[in-house]
Amino acid sequence: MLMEEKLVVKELEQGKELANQLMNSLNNPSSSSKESNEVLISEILHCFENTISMMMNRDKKKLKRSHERSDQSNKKRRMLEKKKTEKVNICIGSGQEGTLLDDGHCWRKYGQKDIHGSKNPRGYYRCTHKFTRGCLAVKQVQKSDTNPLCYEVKYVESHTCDITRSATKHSLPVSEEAEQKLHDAKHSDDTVQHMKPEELMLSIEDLDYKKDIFRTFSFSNPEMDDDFLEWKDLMASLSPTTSESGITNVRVSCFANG
DNA sequence: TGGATTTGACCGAA
DNA sequence: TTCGGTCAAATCCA
Repeated sequence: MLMEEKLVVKELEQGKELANQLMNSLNNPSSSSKESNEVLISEILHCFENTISMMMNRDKKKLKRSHERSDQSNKKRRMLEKKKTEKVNICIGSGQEGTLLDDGHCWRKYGQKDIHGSKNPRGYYRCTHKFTRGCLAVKQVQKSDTNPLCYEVKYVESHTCDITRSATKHSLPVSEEAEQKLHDAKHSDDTVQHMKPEELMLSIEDLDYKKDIFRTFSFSNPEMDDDFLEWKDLMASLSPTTSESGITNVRVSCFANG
């Protein structure tokens, strides 16, 4: 099964789980509120939207790939094709660009370059465990010229270290939880809602890593609003300069573009 | 003080 | 020769 297909299955499973929660809530009206049911319905609809977007994007990529084969003049692309790469776009809703792109792995910045024809420099990151575990994972992060809230991220090679941030000394489980809560609060984010589906992408690795977190959080939690406010306070207190401090409004679920 | 980031230099591909 | 990618010394920061 392809990674994209796995994502679709995951999304559908999530929708099924949410539907079950909604059914339980409806069977026990005394233990649930109208608001929590609305949240569940909203999440279920979002699961379907994501699934449709994934399938649509998959078809687009097939067309794109066939077109790329005939374009022999693109040196840049040819260089990247030498390695196993995966390109994703990530959009954020606030300006804390330094905190985004936390995909659960530990990255260390090793360079930055001004790219010819691009307004914004490209940052080069390698896995923290490159030398200790020989992990060859590398990613390139560049702010989109057209949309300052969007970042183009290229993943080159995949992690072989099998170590996520939660397993390191910089473990920030609270941040991950907060990140997930942000995911839950996505419908309140007007900025992201206005983005095109193509812009709302996240890496497959990222979703694989988050799947457990996603399932452990209860959407019907009546205290969600309070938690979300706490989370916002937490994010506001995080340093924007560290790559491991969590993600801002990367709420989007999504599909890989690789 | 050790780890992370910055940034100019260097290298290879086209 | 140009440009993208990487290296490594300098610097920053908790």
